[in-house]
Amino acid sequence: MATRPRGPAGSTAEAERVLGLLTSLGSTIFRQLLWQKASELDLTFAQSEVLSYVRGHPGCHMGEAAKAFGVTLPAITHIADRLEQKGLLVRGDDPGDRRICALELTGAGQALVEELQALRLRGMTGVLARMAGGDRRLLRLGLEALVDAAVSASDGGAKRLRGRRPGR
Amino acid sequence: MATRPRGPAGSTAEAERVLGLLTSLGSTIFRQLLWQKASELDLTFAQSEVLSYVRGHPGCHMGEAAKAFGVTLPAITHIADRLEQKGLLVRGDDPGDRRICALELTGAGQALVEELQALRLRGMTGVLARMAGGDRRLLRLGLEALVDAAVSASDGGAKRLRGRRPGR
DNA sequence: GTAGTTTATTGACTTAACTATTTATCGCAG
DNA sequence: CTGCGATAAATAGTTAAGTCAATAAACTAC
Repeated sequence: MATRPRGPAGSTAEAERVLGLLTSLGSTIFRQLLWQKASELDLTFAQSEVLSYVRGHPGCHMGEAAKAFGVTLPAITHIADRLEQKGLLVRGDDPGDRRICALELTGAGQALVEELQALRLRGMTGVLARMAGGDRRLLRLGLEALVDAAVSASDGGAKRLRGRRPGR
Repeated sequence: MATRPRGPAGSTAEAERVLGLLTSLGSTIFRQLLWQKASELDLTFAQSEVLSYVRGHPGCHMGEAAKAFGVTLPAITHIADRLEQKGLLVRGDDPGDRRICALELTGAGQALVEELQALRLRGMTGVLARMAGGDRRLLRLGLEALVDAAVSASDGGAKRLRGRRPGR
């Protein structure tokens, strides 16, 4: 099957199967691993995402974060408000452009995001431990290829739409 | 339990890698394929999820849907209100127990959820088309194993698998 | 037939998302 | 230097989704 040139019907069945699997994954891994672990630390999912992003991109702008999550700027403003209120994040100044907020984690924010990451990692390890070693390898290779394809698909699709999208 | 020894450091590194890949997937596939397609049809993500669930489980109770999504009952009540208001879903009666709402799709709801599924499938097909055939196979096998492991982990490992075919 | 449990709804509240608008700053032309 | 357009962020107002607490209704059991 894999060696023979497949018709469009084969692709569709496979797409259907993968789509179903990803949907299942959304209700298990995503909900329990990403969302629930965040709420254990009194963070919403969106807040934890922004916190993790700022950790990986110190000094980033609001607009950069908004683009990374595919949401509008006001959404990030509100999340940053709450994170700042909790003392997890600060809006620093950009010396070159005073319109810009350079987002930085506080010490507490840094500690929290590391704790969150450790919680998620423990959950993920627990799931992977239920899989055979060979399956884990298949999963990793397959996911790498999928992420590659998804990123290139969204880049290719977004290129010509950039600048004229009315939002959603 | 795993009786085959594998590197202990290998597990953690692999979990970290897979976690990172799934997070990437969340910002690409999940956001663009699942969420955005729903909003094209004037549905929120939660509404589209409930609609798809009812399609796969006609006559289901509110409580069953709530458990399937891991949310509280009032959350489902509110979503069902909006779906009913849009004429996509009806609260039927259970002849055996009048406390129970048997959720059913209307004709319009059925048509909409099928259109949504077709949109998602087209998006998924587009992404998979960018992958090599062998990678698609790895992905499918790896995901099947992961979903199995995730479901058994979230059931506490005590419960049997509910179905090999995730309802789609 | 009354007490207790299950099923769903309601109300008040929080968070997060959107659109549209406003404010502040930058870059630049005159 | 002043005014003008563009950009970055904030604000206001709305809708949706989620929580908890309280309530109503119907089934179950004693």
